[in-house]
Amino acid sequence: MANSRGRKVFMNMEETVRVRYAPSPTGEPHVGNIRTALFNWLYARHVGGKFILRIEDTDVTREVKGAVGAILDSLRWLGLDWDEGPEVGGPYGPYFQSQRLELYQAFAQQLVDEGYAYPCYCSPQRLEEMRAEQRRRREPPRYDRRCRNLSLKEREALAAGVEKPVIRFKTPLEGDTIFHDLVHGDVTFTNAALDDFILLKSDGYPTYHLANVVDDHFMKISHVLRADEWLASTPRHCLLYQALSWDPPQFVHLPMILGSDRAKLSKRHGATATTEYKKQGYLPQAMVNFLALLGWSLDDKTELLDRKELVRHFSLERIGKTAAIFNLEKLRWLNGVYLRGLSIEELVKRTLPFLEAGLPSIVARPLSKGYVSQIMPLIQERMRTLAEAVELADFFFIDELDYDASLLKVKNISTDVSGQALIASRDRIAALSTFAAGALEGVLRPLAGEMGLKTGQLFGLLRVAVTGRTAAPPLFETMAVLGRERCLKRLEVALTKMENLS
RNA sequence: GCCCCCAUCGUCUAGAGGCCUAGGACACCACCCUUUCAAGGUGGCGACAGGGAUUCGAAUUCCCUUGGGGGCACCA
Repeated sequence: MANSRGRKVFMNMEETVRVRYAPSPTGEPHVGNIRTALFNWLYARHVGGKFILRIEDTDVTREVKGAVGAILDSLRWLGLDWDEGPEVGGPYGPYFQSQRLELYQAFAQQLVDEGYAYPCYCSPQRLEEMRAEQRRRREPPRYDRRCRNLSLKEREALAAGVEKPVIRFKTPLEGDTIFHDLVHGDVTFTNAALDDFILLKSDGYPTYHLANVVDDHFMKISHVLRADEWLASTPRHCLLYQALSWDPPQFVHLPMILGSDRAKLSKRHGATATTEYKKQGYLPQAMVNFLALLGWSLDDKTELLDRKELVRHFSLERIGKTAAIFNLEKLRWLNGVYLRGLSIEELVKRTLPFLEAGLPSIVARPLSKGYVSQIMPLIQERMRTLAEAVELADFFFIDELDYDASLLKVKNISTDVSGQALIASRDRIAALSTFAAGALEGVLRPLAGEMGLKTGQLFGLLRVAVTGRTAAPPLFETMAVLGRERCLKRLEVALTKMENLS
C-alpha cells in the first residue's frame, strides 16, 4: 500500500516487526551509531515489535575488551531496552556472531557448492599489489577475479599450498540489482560495478556481508534500519539473499550524522562516544530527544518530546534523507531545558556525583545533601550540564575565596565609601534576628539609599565580597544559604582586601 | 578514478503544485523584566545552489550543471 506521502510501506499484519541494533565491539559506541539504535528501538516500541541486540564480533583484530559492556551501558543509560540479545537471551540466539561461526561456514559452503561463490587463494600481498597497480592506472580498485574460474585441478593444487583461502561471492557480471529503500525509494546498482566481495575470511570468520544476511534471516529481522554508509553495500546483500533464496528485509537507510566540517563524525569533532556525554553531565532524556531530532521530525514546530511522546509519534515516513550536523549548541540548550524541568530532589541526586568529583579536594567529603539541596534552586536555571554545577556553585563550598581585589572597586565610588558600605552591611547583617533572604533585603536595600549608592552598586559590591565573582545567583538567597557566619567572615576578608587596594 | 546518495536560513528542520511575502528551533543582535548572571517575554537578522523544461502557476515534478557526503578492505 502507499501511505499519504506516496512512499511504499508494506504493512505486514501477521508478522511482527523485528528490528535489530548490531554494533561491533570495537570501542565506545559513537553517538551516530547510538542514534541508529534509538531509531530501531523507537520503531519497535511504536509498532509493538521486537528490538534485538546482536553483537557483530567478527573482526578479531579490531576487538576491544570492555566494548560490549560500554555498548550495553550506553543503551541502558538512554533507556533503550532490548527484547533479545546479550544478558536476556531469546529464541534466535546466540546473539554474538562469534558463537555462530558454523552457521556462516555452512552457508558459505552451500554457496560454493551451488556455484554462487568460490574459494580465492590470492594472498593479501598480491591483492595489495593489484590495487596499487590499479591506482596507478587510475582504475577502480577491485578484485580482478583471478580465482573465479579456476579449474578443479588448479584449485586442488592451490589448496595444497600454504595460503588459506577466503570465500568470495561470484557477483553476476551483468544486469542490475534494484532494491526498494523505505526512505530513498528504488535504488539501482549495475552489477558490473560490484566486485567479488569476500564472504568468509581465511580465519573462518564471516565478513559483515555474509553474517548480517544470515543472521537477519534466521533472526527473522523485518526491517533493517542502519546508517546511509551502508547503502552502497546493500546490493551485495540483495544478491546474497537471492543466491540463498531468502526474502530480504525492508531496508531503511538513515541519514548520516556529520561533524562540524561536514565530514563523517569522528573523534576529531570532540566527544563522539555516548558515554562521554554522560560524563560531561548531559541528561539521557535530553540526549534521546536531541538524537531523535537528527534525521527525524514530528512537524514544523515540535522540539521537545519525551520518550513516551517519541514512541507514540515515531514513524519511518518522517525520517529525512539529508545528512545532519551534530549541533552541540542545541544539545546544550536542550539539556538546560531538561535540567530546569527536574525536581530539586532529582537534580540533587544527579548533581551530587559531579560536585563530589569536581570540587577541590580541600572541600570536605561527603558533601551535605541538605546543603546541596539549598543550593540547587539557585543554580538550576543557570546550568546547561550537570558538570557545570561545579563552577556555578564552588563558592558555596570553598572557605577561602580567591578573587582579585580590583573586583571590589565600584564604578565612580571611592574605596572609602565602599569600605563604609561594607562595614554598614556587616553591622546590619550581624544584627539581624532571622537570617533569611527577605530579611536581608529588608535591611540592605534601604542602606543603599542611605549611603547615596544605587542598589546595583551596593549589591554588586556585596556580591563580590560574598561570592568572589561578579556574576552569581541572586544575592540575598545566596547569602541566606551561605549563612550568617560565612557572610560576615567574607565581608571582613573583603574589607581587608580593599584596604590593600588603596 | 568508478558507483551510489543528498541539496530550504550559520546549524537542526517544516514544506508532498496555488495555503509561501517560505514556518519553527538553536545560535546571534536589540529591547523588556531585573541587584549581576541566567531564565522568561517581545522584536530583528537570516535560506529555497545555478540553469533549463513541464504548468495558468514550482521550494515542491523532470533533466543538466555545480556542490557536499558515502562506498569501492581477509573493517563493520
